[in-house]
Amino acid sequence: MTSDNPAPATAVRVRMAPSPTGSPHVGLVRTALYNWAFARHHGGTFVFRIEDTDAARNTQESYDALLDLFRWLGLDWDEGPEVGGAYAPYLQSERFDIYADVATRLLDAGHAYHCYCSSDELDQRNEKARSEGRTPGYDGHCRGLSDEQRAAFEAEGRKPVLRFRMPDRAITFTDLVRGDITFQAEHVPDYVLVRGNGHPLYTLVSPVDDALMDITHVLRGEDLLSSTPRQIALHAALAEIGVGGGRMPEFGHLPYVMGQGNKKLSKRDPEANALGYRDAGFLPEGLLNYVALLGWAIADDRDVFTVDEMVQAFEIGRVNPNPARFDLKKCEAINASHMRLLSAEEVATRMVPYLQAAELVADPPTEQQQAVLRAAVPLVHERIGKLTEAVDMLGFLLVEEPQFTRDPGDVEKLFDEDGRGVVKAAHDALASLDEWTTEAIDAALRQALVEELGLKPRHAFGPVRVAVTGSRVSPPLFESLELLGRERSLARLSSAQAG
RNA sequence: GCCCCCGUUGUGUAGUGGCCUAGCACGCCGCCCUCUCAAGGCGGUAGCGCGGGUUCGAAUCCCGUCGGGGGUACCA
Repeated sequence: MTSDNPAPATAVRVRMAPSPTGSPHVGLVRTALYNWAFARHHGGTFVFRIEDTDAARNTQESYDALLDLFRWLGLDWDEGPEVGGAYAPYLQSERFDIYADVATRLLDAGHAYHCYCSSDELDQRNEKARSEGRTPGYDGHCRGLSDEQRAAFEAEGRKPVLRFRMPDRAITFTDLVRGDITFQAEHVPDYVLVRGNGHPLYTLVSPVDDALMDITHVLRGEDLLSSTPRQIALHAALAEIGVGGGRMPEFGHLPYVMGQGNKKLSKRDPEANALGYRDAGFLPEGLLNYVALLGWAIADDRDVFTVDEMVQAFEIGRVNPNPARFDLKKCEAINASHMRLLSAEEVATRMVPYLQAAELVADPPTEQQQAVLRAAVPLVHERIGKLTEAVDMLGFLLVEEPQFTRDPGDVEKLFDEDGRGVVKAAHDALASLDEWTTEAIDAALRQALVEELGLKPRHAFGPVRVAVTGSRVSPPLFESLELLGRERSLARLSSAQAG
């Protein structure tokens, strides 16, 4: 290789370009992650652009949720809202002047034309084409209007749309995940760029911004696959009139994320809501890892990995083109694996907001609460798969009431099992203990319940567990008693006997 | 209808002509460990949509077919 090629023209620039409507979807997370990982893998630039041209559907909450989501996930953007960048602005609603200018230039150059057909007329002609067995789609009716004809339509008060003039040739492109794809010219008709009311459409705005922002790779959902030939033609036209750097981006269409059955995960499906996973106690690294698996594998014998490992290994060409079902069970399993990968201190830190939401811990946590967490988290660390489970697992340690009941059914069961006597024996054995340590508690309880009462361990400790932790499921019992402390432990054992 | 995409166990995938009597993970079932629940260990369950070719040999290549999805908007 010679060195006469100093500045690689191949600097990767990718973008994610969501619309701020509704709550962000997990499919968006997957798309964003692949874009991000692709950019990071190639040392490129990750652009965050907001496609908010549809004023009627955009909401501020949705916009906030988007930023919130990507921050939580750690998908940092190099250019975009709040960080700015050389290609600003990044909100399309602030770029209308640009689109208007490009539209005019496209019209002047003959790449687009005014179309006066009403939607009724279009529908009728499409219907006719269909019934005659011809391919429907815009028939080019207004392609060659004379000035007189246009004037006549204008005189009727018709407001024209701006329509792109598709070249009369087949368009082939190499999809990064699917390989070569060809569309014949007759299957991609002229399409609308600007509405009759002057509003630019996605069809114009997205390619224009991609061109202007020097986007090199467009990685998006497969729903946009069939609009790609139109965009390629537009890009070529834009290059011709000098809009953008003139470089044709490469396209890669990612498979859908499906819900149960063969249905696309719908926006209304609770499982689709990306921020719902944060609220449900998932770790960002867990969600990211799981979602990465929906169409990509890091190795044939491994599926738990960090984002850094993903960045290292990610190749767009290795993405699987077929749609993947979102499996909550597997997502939870992956998340649990990441939980175990974290240090106990880290888990403790991350639990705090969830414990605060449940009003078990102050904001900020008191020193005593921090001490409890430091001691207790190692006991539950590998017992929980989601941070929210900390609330159930550790609540009994963070609450003062002598009678703490997490699950009334379990408490009831305690007495059905005639556990009252067991609890009393446990109380008495513990009351006379000199030393309040796990080992001493263990020994005393075994002596009193297993040896003297002749109970099976599981029957002996069950009632004690329920009396002290308020549930049949808890961290290890003896450790729990030690952490709870002598006073509170005995109080709970007493009040459990009282019923 | 037409165009485009997709098709490996229940789910996600590995597999790019012989290493495949199809590997891994989740799930599910059973066992071990065990004070509960987990974690961990061991074992089991189940798959190349179908039919033709090509080839000594096909999950892998070709053709057909069936099924699913998307598009066919002055939505994105």
